[in-house]
Amino acid sequence: MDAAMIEKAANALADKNRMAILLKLARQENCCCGEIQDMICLSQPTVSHHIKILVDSGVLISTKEGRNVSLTINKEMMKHLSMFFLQLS
Amino acid sequence: MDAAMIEKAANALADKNRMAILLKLARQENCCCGEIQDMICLSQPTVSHHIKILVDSGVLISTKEGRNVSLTINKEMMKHLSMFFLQLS
DNA sequence: TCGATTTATTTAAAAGCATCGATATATTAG
DNA sequence: CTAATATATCGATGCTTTTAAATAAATCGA
Repeated sequence: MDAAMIEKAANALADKNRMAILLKLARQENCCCGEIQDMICLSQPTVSHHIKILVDSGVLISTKEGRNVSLTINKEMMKHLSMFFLQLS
Repeated sequence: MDAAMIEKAANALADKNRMAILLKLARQENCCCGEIQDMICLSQPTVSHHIKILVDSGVLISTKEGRNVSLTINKEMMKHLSMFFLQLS
């Protein structure tokens, strides 16, 4: 886990809406994009854009299920992030 | 430690130059702004700006020492960040 | 006091990002 | 096949961030 990956994950979480998506998935292990959109007061393309950033950064994992996309937190990434900050504390 | 504080810290680390500053302070416990500037290929005002973001977010602690400003990592913040991600893993 | 050093602030330009409407693609139901 | 549903992509717009030059403020040494 190098600093560039941490930086990219940090960037993904440096937004109130993306943080809200992460926290929703913390409460509810599996969500599809539609459920996330129902929670956030943003247009569908904007939600899709935020989800893409979270997935591309490795914070979330997406798996296509029929016409839905299922999203989960990437727990490995959470472990890496936790370790990174632990080492600085 | 609420999500807004995590988000703010994440924002502070979502930049390659600011990440480099954090990593320098991880290697060298105390730096003044000038030492950081010597390391980064940016103008003095830009470095000052990045340091301000890091301090305002709580990632770094600054203490004035004569004409210098001494910077250190805020280890309490690092612990909070570590715990936050641990709980998501 | 005066000049040098260190850091901060102001201002402005350029680059990047969030957002949405329109549209495209993919999948399922009928 | 067609219509409906779910998600992604494109293009444009306004807002924010990064950056640097100029300048200011604070502190120190001589």
